[in-house]
Amino acid sequence: MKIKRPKGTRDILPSEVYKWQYIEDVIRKLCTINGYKEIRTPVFEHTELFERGVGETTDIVQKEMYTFFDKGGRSITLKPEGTAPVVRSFIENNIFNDPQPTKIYYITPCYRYERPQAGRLREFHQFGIEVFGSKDSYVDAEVINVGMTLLQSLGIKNLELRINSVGCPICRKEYNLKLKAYLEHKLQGLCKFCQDRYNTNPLRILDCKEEKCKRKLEDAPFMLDNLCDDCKNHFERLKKGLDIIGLDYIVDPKIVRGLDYYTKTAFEIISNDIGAQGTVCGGGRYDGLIEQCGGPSTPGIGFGLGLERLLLILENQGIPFPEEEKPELFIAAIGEKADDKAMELLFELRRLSIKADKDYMDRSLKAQMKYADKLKVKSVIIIGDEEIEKNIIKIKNMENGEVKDALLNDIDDIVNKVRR
RNA sequence: GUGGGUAUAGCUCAGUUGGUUAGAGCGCCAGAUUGUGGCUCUGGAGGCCGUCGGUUCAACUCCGACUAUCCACCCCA
Repeated sequence: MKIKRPKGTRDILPSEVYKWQYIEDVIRKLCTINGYKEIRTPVFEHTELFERGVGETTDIVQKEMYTFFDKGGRSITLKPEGTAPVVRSFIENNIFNDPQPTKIYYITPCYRYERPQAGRLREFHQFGIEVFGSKDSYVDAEVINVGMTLLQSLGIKNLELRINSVGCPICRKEYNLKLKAYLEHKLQGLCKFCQDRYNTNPLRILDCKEEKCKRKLEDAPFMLDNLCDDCKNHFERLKKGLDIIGLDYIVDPKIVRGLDYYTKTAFEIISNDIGAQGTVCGGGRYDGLIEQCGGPSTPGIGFGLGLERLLLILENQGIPFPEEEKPELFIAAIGEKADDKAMELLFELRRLSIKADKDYMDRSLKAQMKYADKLKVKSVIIIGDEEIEKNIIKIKNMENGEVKDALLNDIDDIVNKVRR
């Protein structure tokens, strides 16, 4: 039996890796401009981190984690999301003692045990940013802008930014009671999932796509209309911040995030060009998370952005990638003596940072030329017995077919003619 | 975890109502007179037709199971 890749994983092949490198490059530059530094945390953590950080009641923790015991009997989990590990590191390394706020980004693989489908894998890659230490909602606006700017600067169209506030523990508690009271006598008409949600997480009922649930909820109270003064002011200032930046947004009172730690701001960036999983970027504020993970009481906000989904949109919208870097030179040799010379010249040129290659397949000159053509090199150097006798080489310009001679030992002249 | 679709060369796919040596395009390799790519032409390599079982004189073709994959639900990046 041939060994195949595990379900829900993908190889990023040499022929397509330039796309990833391009996107990563854009991300790094964007983060630097916005004042974010990269952090790299382990791919696995103690299971407890996610249980406490992400929340025991979430789907992620309940059924989607890759958890195992290592040889020392420790319960280990492959990271299912990026925020909790960054929070752990922030606390563990006392980064809260540095000047605040702390602005961090990461690009990391994540692991969730789910049935794969369009835009959903078991191993996927997330770009995320986090800001710790400031409760100013202008920071929320900045964070949202980083996500939007990334997508827009790559040329993506038809994006929808939806924002909401999920309140704080104080006003949410009151609101939950209010919502449950509203739903109490409509419970029978809801789908069976929502009947469960009524007890576990009533907020999520608002998010249900079931028609009958939507109808029942037409005049349900929204969290957004029941915020405490603090949360309300925070949300108003967020909108002002977005207006100043010039970002269009839709206030969507039904946005609910699946992770327990969110407070106040919740947002999603949605595209219709992915398939059923429209969210390419999702995040929000989590003012209680750091304390909950054992750190000092510190506000925070961040997002996760799915890179596979990003690639999907790019492809589905037909957005071209910058061209891949090509080798510039191929050295074709005829015969053994010439091959030695080619080897010598190849490495001499590489030392001068010329992207060059030669034949290692014992091909005929014609086949070497064909191969060079496929590599899309700009020039081919040809060395044979005739050339060695005269101490020269031939340099062929692959774009116009012109052939020039150069002295074999005049490396400067060779470089000039190769580079043109 | 639930539901549906698909499974034939490296890739994208044909394959007639079950019937003899299973095809195409692309890709790969080699040639088209003597040391030169792209275009064209010719030839070649490469498939236990996903796996196992069943029906049949006969299965790539029909049936079943399994596996893989895709899509959708739940949920999320």
